[in-house]
Amino acid sequence: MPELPEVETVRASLAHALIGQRLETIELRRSDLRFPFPERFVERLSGRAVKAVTRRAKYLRIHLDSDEILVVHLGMTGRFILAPFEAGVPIAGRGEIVGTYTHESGRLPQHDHVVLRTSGGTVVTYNDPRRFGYMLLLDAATIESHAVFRLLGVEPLGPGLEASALSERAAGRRTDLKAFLMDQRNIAGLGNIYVCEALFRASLSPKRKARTLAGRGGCPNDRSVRLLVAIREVLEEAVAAGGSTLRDYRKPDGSSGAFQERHDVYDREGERCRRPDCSGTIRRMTQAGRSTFYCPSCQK
DNA sequence: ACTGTACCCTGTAGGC
DNA sequence: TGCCTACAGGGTACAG
Repeated sequence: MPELPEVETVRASLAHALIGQRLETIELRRSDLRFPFPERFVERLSGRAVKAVTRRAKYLRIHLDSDEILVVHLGMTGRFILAPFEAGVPIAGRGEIVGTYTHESGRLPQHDHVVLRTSGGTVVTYNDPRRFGYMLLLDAATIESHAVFRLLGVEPLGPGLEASALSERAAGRRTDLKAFLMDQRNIAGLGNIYVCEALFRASLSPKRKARTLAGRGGCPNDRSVRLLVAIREVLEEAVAAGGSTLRDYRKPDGSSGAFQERHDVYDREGERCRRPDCSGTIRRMTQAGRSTFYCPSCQK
């Protein structure tokens, strides 16, 4: 679910709630998500202060005063929920008393896998029905060489995204442009929604071969420049709107993102193309096992 | 090297 | 109402 704009929105909320606070209690409700939780997870988090909350690609990084970094990937349905702490009411049948975050039924809320309380009085809950998310605890000094970060491509909203970098990586590649952009080693942080939207804005077909982004000798061409501008614009607008809420995604305060209102193609199969000079209809097809939405008449 | 498929897991929507 | 299928913002392990 969450792509760069959604993860960035979560990051900002967590930063506000966590920076300068200590993690006072941690309740772990199961031993694994997609992968097992790190060894001695609760012990290594307990009492730690949060120095910073950053993002790389779709990964959240919570920097602790122990010089370890809690890395969280939200997978498809992972989300954080922030709620004020009200003392004295247990939320679980076992473990520690952390707050009043209870379900109306009186049972544990479904899929709340990690619940922690900060010294600032906030209860932070990680909820993830499909459990495709995961958490790691890594040494700050060596984090960039860890397997999940080492091969990641350029950050699209940072200074590293230039048409030349895109074109060089695309040169000679026979893979579909859609798949090329979904590959986190080429550009980090795009997912199904924003790849579809960026290709539409750049008027490029998702079926086009990636190598057509490169001119002679792997140089940028007008297509790669157009695409780069489109990627930046769509991500910046989506971040400003708090991301896209289609099904599961929520901002940590429980509210929805707004960018889904501005999707030109994603989830608009059968509807009219929004380009004023185009009379096409948005189509859906499958590429690499995922839905691609596009306008066949103006994306070439 | 590169590409496509299956799979991890749960929930929901739509057809019958 | 239920039962069945298809599908979902991600990533990885395979087979070819």
